[in-house]
Amino acid sequence: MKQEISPAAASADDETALRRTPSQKRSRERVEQILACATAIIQEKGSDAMRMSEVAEKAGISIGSLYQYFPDKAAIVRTLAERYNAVCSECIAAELAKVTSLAELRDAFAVLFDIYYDMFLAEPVMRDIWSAMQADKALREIDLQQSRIGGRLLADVWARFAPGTPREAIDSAAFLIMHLGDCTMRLAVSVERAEGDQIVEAYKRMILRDFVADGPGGGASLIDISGVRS
Amino acid sequence: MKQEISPAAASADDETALRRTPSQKRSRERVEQILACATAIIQEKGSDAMRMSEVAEKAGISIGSLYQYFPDKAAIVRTLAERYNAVCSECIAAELAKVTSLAELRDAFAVLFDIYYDMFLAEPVMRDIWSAMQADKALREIDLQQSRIGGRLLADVWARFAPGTPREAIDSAAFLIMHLGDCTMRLAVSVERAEGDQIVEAYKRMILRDFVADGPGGGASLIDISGVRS
DNA sequence: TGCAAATGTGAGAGATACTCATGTTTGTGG
DNA sequence: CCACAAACATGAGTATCTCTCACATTTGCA
Repeated sequence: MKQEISPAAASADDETALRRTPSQKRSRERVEQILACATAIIQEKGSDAMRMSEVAEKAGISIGSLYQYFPDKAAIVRTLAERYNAVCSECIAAELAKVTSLAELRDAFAVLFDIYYDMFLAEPVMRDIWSAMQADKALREIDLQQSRIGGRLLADVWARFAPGTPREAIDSAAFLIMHLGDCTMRLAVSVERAEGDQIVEAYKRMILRDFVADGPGGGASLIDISGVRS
Repeated sequence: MKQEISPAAASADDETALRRTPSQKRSRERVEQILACATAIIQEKGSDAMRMSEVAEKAGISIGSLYQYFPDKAAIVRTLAERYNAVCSECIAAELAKVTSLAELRDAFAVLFDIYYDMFLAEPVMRDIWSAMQADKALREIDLQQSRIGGRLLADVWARFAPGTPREAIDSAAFLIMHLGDCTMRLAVSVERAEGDQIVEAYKRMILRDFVADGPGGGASLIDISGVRS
C-alpha cells in the first residue's frame, strides 16, 4: 500500500512503525503528542471513527506533520499496541523472575493477574486499541505474537519445576493461559466493575487450581499429553 | 450517521440489519448473493479491505442495489455476525436440551466444544467476521451479547443440578466459560491445525474438570462466592 | 393488459487517507 | 556570529472510498 521513503537513519525498521526517526527534541515531543491525542480519540469513539485530520488538529499540528512520523493510520494503532505490549511483557517477566519453586510460581501468578487487571482498569483504552488491531490482518499477528511472548516467559519458568513434562505440552498450556488471561481482562473491563472483579477472580481460581493439582509439576488438566482429539 | 428510509413493511426493525425487506424471490436471492460474496472477500482480505464496489461487482449487481438492502458496510458485517451467532445459539441449546444430570452436562459440554470447533474449522471466516466486528463499538456489543446468551443457556441447565449454589455465581461462571470458549476457538483456528487441536483439548480438560470437581454441583474453582478481590 | 409497487441503476456528492512541492526551524562547523 | 545543510512543518491537492438520488426497469396482481 505504501512505498518506502527511507529515512536518514534507522536502516533496519525493526521495532518501530515510525516513518522518520525524530532526532530533535521538538519532534520527539510531537510524536508523543500525536500518540496521546490518538489514544484519547480511540478511547472516546473507537479507531474506526478516528480521523487523521482530527488527530492532527487535536495535537495542534498539520496533516503533513502527522505523516512525517506515521506512514499511515494503522501505524499509530500499531505503535500504541507495541507500547502496551512491551509494558505487559516487562510486567510478566519481572514477576516471574522472583520465582524459585512451583508454589512461588503459583503466588507470582496470582499477583500477576492482579497487576494485569489493575493495568486494564487504569488504562481501559488498552482494550480499545486491541479492538482496533483486530480489524487489520497484519496487526492481528502482533496480538498473537504477544500471547506467544508471554507464554514463552511463563513456560520457561514452569518447565524448571516440571522436569518430567514435555516442553511442548508446557508451551501450549502456557500460551493458552496467557491468551485467555488477556481475553479475560478485556471481558472484565467491558462489563460493570463488580462483575469484572468476579470474572477475574474466577479465572484466577481456575488457572491456579492447575498449579497445585496432582501430577508432576502441576497443571494436570491443562497438560495432558495423551489427549488427542477424537 | 444515517437517517431512516422507513421500508414498507417491518415496522419494528427488531432482528435484521436490512434496510428494505425483500419480498420478491429475486431480491431474496440477491441478499444471499451479497452476503456470500461479502463473506468470501472478508475471508480473503479482511473487512477493512472489503470495498462496497467490490462486493457489488462480485455479486453481479450495481452499487445502488447493494444499498437497497444494506444501509451501510457495517450492516453487512452485522448480518453475517447475527447469522453465525444464531447458529451457535441453536447448537448450544440443542446439545443442552438433552441433559438430565450433572454427568450428562459434562458429556454434553465435551460434545458441544467439539461441534463448536468443527464449525470454526469448517468456516474459518467466522473468525474474520468476528474480527471485523471488533473495530466498531456497536458491533462489539453484539459479541458480548452472544456470550451472555450462551452463558444463560448453560446456566439454566447448570443451576438445575447445583441447588445450593447462588444463581448469580453460576451465571458469572457460565458467562466466562462461554466467552473463553469463543476465544479459545478463535485462537485455535488462528494457528496450525495440530496446535489448534491441542489448545481446544486443553481448554476442554480445564473446564470439564470443574464439572466433576468437589463441592455441590461441581465447578468448585470457577464458582467461589467467598472469593472477593483483595 | 395495465398499473402500482418493488426493484435496479450508476453518475456523482461528500468525505477521508495520504502526497508533495515548498517554506521554516534547528543544530553546527568555521 | 554567520552560513548552510539537514531536519522539520505545511496544507492544498489527488486518489479513492462510501453512500445518495433521480430516474429506469421489472414484477405481481386486479
